[in-house]
Amino acid sequence: MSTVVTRFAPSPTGYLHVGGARTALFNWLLARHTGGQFLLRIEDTDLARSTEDATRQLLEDLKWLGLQWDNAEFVYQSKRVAIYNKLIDGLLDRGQAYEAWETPAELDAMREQATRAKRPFIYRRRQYSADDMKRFADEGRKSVIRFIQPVTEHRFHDIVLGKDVVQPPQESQDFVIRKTDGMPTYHFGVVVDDADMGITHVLRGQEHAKNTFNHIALQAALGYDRPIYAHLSVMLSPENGEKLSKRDRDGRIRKRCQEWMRSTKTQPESLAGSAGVPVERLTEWLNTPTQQLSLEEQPKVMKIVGLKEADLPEIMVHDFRKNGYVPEVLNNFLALQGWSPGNDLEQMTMADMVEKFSLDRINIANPKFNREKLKSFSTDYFAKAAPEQQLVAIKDYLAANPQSPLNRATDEQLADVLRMNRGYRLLSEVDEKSAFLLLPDEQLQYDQAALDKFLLKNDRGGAIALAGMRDVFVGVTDWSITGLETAVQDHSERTQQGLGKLAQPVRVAISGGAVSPPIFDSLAFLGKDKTLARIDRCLAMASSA
RNA sequence: GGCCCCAUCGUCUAGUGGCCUAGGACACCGCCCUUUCACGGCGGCGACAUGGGUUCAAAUCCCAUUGGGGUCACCA
Repeated sequence: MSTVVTRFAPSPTGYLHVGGARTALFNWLLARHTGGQFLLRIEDTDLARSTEDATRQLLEDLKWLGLQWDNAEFVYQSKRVAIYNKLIDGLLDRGQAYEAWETPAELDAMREQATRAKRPFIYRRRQYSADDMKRFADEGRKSVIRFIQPVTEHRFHDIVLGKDVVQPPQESQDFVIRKTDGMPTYHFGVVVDDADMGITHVLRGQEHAKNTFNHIALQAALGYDRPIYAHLSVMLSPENGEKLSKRDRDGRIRKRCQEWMRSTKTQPESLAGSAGVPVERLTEWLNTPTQQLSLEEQPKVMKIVGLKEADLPEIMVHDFRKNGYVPEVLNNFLALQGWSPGNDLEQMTMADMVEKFSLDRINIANPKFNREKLKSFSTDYFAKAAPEQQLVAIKDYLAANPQSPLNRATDEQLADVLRMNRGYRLLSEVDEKSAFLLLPDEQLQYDQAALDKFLLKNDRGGAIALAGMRDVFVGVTDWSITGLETAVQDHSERTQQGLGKLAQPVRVAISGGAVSPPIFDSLAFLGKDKTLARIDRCLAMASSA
């Protein structure tokens, strides 16, 4: 058998979607497993939506995942228009394609009519009278080119399904291959480029299954070989059981808003007011699941209802990076969405996956994307990762999160932070828990609930304990984890106070909240001066409260 | 709605006619560990969608029903 050549062919309209990432991964895995080639092609024939920025982001995401492509000069469809046109001229000459003149509005009307008559809309060649043609010319209409799909049965073998998929003759339809703007449609570009690039295996989502009938008809007309087709399952959202989509994030915000308004008995008007979004806009959005908040509106609303970026379901590869996942983990998890190596094996390195990958172990049922399990893979990964590996990971995380105070840390400090956080699940968790260590004292924010609970409650019992701890700290000469531990243990035994009662007020004083890495590690990291300064500031706040 | 695809614990899955009183992982529930949040340890709950066939034998094969998903663009 000749060499396997696979490809990933995204359209550059934004960051890489996890669904796309999985498709890319499967293609990459197949190529690597067989010692074949994995090629990249940019499908930028939609001039209105494709941007250079998006292409850049896409490539960055792909590189981050480690899915290196083998064609140094990857293909841009927009640069191949002349090639497509020449082939389209050939089809025209041979009577396998023709010009069609309907406007989008006319087509819509035809579709609507078909729907009303409860029959499927099938476009077949129509005759235009001389009058029609004159009118089109007067109106300055532009034509599209449609391909004549032979009215016969179309059939292809799907290697994942393990069977033939058939389209009956009556469903044949003359589809557009060149748009009015002169660009080829997806169908045409794919077929020509796959052939030119020598693609042997097409692994793509099941949403493309029906397109395949168009593609094989075109291949026949153009005299191309047919690649092997494998249609992958569709990854479903746990939110609504439908195709994983960017919209899920918006849906989560809407759901949270509704809960929030119910529990706080807030009216949409006042939510709109505090968020700074027009009332009509907000209410309309609340009542219309198909509507989405803009990127500017989202954070405003989220802030009011207490949602963080990290609380939103990750959809784009970039989201996973920002939230502190490592590419190996994402890849591992994605591979298991629709594929299994068997033998109860789950956690694998990239090399393991390359070795085990095979088409006949691909599953066809649609999996729901289970983030909890992904998170647990992440936990296991970090637990086993060497310190140097973790350091590399957190630096990558910080590059994607420039606002994190941890960016001020030296490598040694980062290593220390990682060490004291052992058992963490995501890098974002390390960030959240440890940011206070790198924050200037005056930028530290105190959480009111934590102050109430651990300092003020029970006649300021916590504040009193904290004052006692301050005295202990003043006397500590060996400001190390063990030195601090010894001193505090002593104090605890002498004063008959449990460590819990002593540690929590200190934690609040130095971190601003009730959660931090282990207390002695944190204190040792901060140093004596900062510790005392923060305790003093906290004590002052407590006494004035 | 037409067409296409699918169907094992809540979720991801192992299982390819007898090894299955169905295995693993995540989640969940107990208990333990513990200065917070986590991590960890031990134990537990939990599935072959339903109905018909085929067969000595069915989670595994066939059919129907039900349920889910996809798709019906000058977007890819």
